[in-house]
Amino acid sequence: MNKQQLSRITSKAKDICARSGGRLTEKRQRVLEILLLSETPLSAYELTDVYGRACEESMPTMSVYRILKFLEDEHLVHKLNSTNKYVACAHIARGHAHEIPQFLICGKCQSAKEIAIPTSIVDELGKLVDKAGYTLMNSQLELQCLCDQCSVGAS
Amino acid sequence: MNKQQLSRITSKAKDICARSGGRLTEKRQRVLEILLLSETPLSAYELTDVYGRACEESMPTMSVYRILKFLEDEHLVHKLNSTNKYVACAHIARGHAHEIPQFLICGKCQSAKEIAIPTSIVDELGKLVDKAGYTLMNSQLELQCLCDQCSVGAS
DNA sequence: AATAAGAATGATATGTTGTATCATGCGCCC
DNA sequence: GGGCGCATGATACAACATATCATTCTTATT
Repeated sequence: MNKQQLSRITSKAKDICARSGGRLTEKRQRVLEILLLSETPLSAYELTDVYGRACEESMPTMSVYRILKFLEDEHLVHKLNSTNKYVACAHIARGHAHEIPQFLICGKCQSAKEIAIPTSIVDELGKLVDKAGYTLMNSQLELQCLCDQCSVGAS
Repeated sequence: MNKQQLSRITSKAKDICARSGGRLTEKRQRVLEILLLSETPLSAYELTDVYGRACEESMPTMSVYRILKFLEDEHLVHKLNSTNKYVACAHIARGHAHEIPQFLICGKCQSAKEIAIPTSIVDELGKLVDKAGYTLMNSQLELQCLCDQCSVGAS
């Protein structure tokens, strides 16, 4: 991702925050940028480290958690529950449809890809859930995978 | 679950362990029984508490973790990654097919139901994952739901 | 510009989940 | 019954997360 793309996304992110009455402060923006530029999802503590090195000033982890919560509430960041790490939303720039995100997580290089799962599959899951006497509330899937890069070398 | 069902399951569990060269010791069996009888998934620390109260003797949490690892390796217990809690496998008694488990987790009462997801859906997911340049390794789904009990009272 | 209200951040403490490591106990086999 | 290996205990600590009170920064209003 180049600087222009980055600034386009953060500008869009500012709009999104403004619309909901929030403010994308400089620190919040920096945290978001770190996640946007990161190859892999980061834990709150990893983010704290990266922030400290990138910004030449440290931030208490507590603040990182607060900022992550803010960014999650704005749908700019997602939390991967299976790994306790955070990723920037892949859809900030375009439309940002607030769909429920789904993730493919490579078990080897830890990369995570946010994908769209067809409504048909989600609907099928929903029906299945109904039959079991439950109601589907949130279908954020986190699928443990291998990415093609990592598959190549593996046996 | 009555005593007879419980002893049938633990007996089967003993067989399963024996076949792989392991032993379902008394402590391991007690941990498994606690999970079998629990209405909801339990964290390792909750298990430690319940064990202490139920067995009139305490167990270090470290041992609980070790025992959970053993039981997971034997496919007698599953870990819910989204909540960091553990449940007894629902299929110990019958056949115990080593399918990948899927779970419906009630966000209100925390109950978890282990269900079978049709191969067709898993296959569709697999194809989708392939298209995204990944290979599906483990399709344990944990779907956030409301159970019917909890739906009734809710608005 | 002064100021007050509220939002954002810092500082500190603590709770929860999980792993590492070395010591001890216990069962089994010869 | 002596030794070997598996199971468990004890202790320490790492990683993830929240609670709470203090301080600083923004912004609206005068």
